[in-house]
Amino acid sequence: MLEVFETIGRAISDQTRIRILKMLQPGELCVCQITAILGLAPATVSKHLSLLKIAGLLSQRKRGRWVYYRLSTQSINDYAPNVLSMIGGILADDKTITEDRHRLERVNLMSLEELCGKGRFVFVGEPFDDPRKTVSA
Amino acid sequence: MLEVFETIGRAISDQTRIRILKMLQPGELCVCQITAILGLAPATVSKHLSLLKIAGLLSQRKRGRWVYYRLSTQSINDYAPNVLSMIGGILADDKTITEDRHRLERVNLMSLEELCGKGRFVFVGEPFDDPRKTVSA
DNA sequence: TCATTATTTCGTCAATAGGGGAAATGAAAT
DNA sequence: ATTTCATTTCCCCTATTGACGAAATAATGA
Repeated sequence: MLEVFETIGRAISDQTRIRILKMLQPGELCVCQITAILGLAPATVSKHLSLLKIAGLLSQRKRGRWVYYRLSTQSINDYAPNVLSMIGGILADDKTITEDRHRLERVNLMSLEELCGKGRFVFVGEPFDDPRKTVSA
Repeated sequence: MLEVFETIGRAISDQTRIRILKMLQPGELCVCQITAILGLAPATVSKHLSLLKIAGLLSQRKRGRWVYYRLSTQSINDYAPNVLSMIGGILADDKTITEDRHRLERVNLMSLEELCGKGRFVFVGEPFDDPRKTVSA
């Protein structure tokens, strides 16, 4: 039990993973959408998602070529619901979280084909400037 | 804000620190009492306590030669109370936590002079057997 | 069947964290 | 003032973590 709660503590002990939990609040997203919002390598994002899933905070759904993650409703452990509801009620006015929300809005306007296809999409300029643009690698 | 919450996540992402939070639920303890219950080196315990204090989960009180730590009532940040109340309500029947509580009962029967004085006190045998006995180093 | 492609796994690297011993600190008592 | 001693700080060691590129998976589409 202590180990289980420690796993949850580990899961929320990283800014990137908290950002993921917050951006999934409105609803599920596929990995490439989350990757675009975070501006990190797919491998890195996948690892974070895996940790959150192991902690019982996220659940997974495969649809076509894409894998969707969402906040887990019925969790595999007793602590996850408490943690999720707590996180759900905070950080709404944090700078990074609001920026993520704006990027999420833009992501939602794009089809998965144009977002995930032909190279990795990253928001050019604010707030992280990445050498990769919208063009393919 | 995100950094602050990350700090709290970090603080509760370690079994030892969760044990400390749980053993402080009944009331304050001095460092040597906590050290005796955990069976770890004073330097290690001090570092854990420092992290918990920085996270706003613990507060400090110096009395004589001893330093007492307690769960912080009015915290320096908004998230600590939520986290503390959550942790307060869980893990009561965890094996390690109940063992700690039994050791706490024994610690409470001893004066600080006999507990902290003459070498480091460690509970011999169950559940961790440490080469050091009650005798001095 | 074979090519495409979103995601995951693997291997590697630098940075961080937990553990403890030894020395420093600071407060009380002689 | 000096000694005592609980606690903290400093350093070192090992283990873990976060990040990435490259290779492996898996599932669709031609």
